[in-house]
Amino acid sequence: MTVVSTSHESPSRERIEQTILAAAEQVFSQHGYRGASLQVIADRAGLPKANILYYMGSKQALYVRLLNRMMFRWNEVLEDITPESDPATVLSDFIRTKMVLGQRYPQGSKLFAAEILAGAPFLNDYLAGELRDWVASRAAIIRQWSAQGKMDDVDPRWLIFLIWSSTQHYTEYSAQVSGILGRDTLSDDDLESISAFLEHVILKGCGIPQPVVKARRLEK
Amino acid sequence: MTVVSTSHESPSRERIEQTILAAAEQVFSQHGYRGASLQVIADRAGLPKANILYYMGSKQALYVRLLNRMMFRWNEVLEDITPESDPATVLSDFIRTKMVLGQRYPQGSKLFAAEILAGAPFLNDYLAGELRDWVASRAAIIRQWSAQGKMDDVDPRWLIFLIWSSTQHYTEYSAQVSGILGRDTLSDDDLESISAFLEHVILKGCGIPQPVVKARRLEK
DNA sequence: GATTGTGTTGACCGATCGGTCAATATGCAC
DNA sequence: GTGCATATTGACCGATCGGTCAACACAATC
Repeated sequence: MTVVSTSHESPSRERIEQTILAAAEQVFSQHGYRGASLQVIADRAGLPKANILYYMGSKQALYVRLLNRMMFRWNEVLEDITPESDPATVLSDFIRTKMVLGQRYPQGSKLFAAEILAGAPFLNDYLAGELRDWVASRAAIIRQWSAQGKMDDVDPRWLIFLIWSSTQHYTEYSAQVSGILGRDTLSDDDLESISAFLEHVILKGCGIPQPVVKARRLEK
Repeated sequence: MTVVSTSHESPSRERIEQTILAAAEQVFSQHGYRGASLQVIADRAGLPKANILYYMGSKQALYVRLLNRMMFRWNEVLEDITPESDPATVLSDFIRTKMVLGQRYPQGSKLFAAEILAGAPFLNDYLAGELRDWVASRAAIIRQWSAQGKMDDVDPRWLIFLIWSSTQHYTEYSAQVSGILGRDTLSDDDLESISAFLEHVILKGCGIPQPVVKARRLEK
């Protein structure tokens, strides 16, 4: 019996691919799909351009691979939500997890933003399929919370969009935020302050009593 | 006495320039500065490429002109704010004006977003200068509101960012919003519903009593 | 009718785009 | 050493990039 492990990847290949992906994520996130060039990506990765094509096949394949990787990273968000859950805990976790993810994957978040700005040519199916179902199922549970009197009767879709937008702002608009605050990066104290603010305003604004635990630490 | 009106612009020239600006705004907003091409802009404007250069000088000049036009459009926002103002009225106006502007100038808003995503290479001075002062002055007034007990003691900068991000989301992420909601555009009812939601959550979240007037109409 | 200022535009420039390919190098099994 | 698969990379392809320019159209002035 012959071993068919064609997918056995040497550790060096794996390392090179990660190098390319990191460089590409940076360039695509700044200039979008059209504005990015393989030459710039290759230079940043310290490899000849032909080498990028050898490992990634094409510009489009590289781009799609980065998009998929970012979608996968967001999978952990808002997974353990049930009609019996405590809205304060769940939404607070939602807000803080989103903030942390934005800080952990700033390039990936910006890549996603650029793709949406361009009209989501590569993500249309995902948005109208998986993500739509994801939102619908969470919205249904939040509506049950409202029906149970756990919170105000707000449209759960707008609430989800509110948390998305307000948290993502600090990664995707980092250039604006930095320019206005006058620093290059947000400190841990800033992030904790922002998270606490969003938690306060959104929970209170939805008529949800604040959770008992407060001022949790943000893990980078 | 000789008339020196060199700046007299024929009506046809004005019309052509507006056509070019509209086409360029669309292309730049989708693909960013680097990703946009003069040929595509020219095709969309129905003019030969050389004609674009004749009227606009260069790609960069055209881009900067679009940015400036958009900055100017945002000038009307949050202008009549004083320590004696009613927070509910002012913030409510802020939210709704931002929503209306986003709907009125979707391409311009996306253009701005793309510029920030790219690291604000053309707007860094504006952000760290004018806009920074703008935020600082508004923040100072909001802090006075808090000191007067008109609202909770929240960080005014985070509050301003919250209103910016949550309103802009519906224009810049329109592709995502449409994909999830399953429609191509937001209806007037949607916009009123979203505005009312943001008004409710943000004002209540900041400890501000809701204004008496409710369910105002959104003017397109 | 000649002159002049304002537009218009096809042709062209060097540079860069994404992508291909052949020549070469490298590592490993036998 | 021989053979073979896997990498590596400079050179090159046609297409497109931003920008220039000269030829030309056209209306107004003298």
